[in-house]
Amino acid sequence: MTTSTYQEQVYTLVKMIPRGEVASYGMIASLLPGVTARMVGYAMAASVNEPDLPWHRVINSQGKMSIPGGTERQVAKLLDDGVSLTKSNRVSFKIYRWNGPSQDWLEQNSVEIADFMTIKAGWP
DNA sequence: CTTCTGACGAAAT
DNA sequence: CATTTCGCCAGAA
Repeated sequence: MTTSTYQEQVYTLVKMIPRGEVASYGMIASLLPGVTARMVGYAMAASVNEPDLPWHRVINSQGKMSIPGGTERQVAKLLDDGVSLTKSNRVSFKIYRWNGPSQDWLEQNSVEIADFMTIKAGWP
């Protein structure tokens, strides 16, 4: 749908990230035309009112966390999800990277499989 | 109305 | 590895 704000679309995708997996701001943005990674960050910053939103599963492309005021809470939540960190306190996308949204989401958003594969190929 | 300021990212330097 | 540039939203002052 195109009637919802980009923030709602961001939340919809983030809620699809399963326990034990992580996505980057850029990954979410690449699935939403017109939305940049920075905008995804803005959306997350304003997500305090969004219930059931696994915000901790969204990290930057370097596998690090960008939360101001400390990353302790996020790290704890990730560990609880079963996601372990690297020596340098980073999350390995190679191991925990999200595989993308559901088939339903792709169809509802008119995203062809071929295009999705291309987008996915550019992910960390 | 204008200005400032962030949960980003890729490329260039 | 550290900086800089640019893309260009939303809320506060």
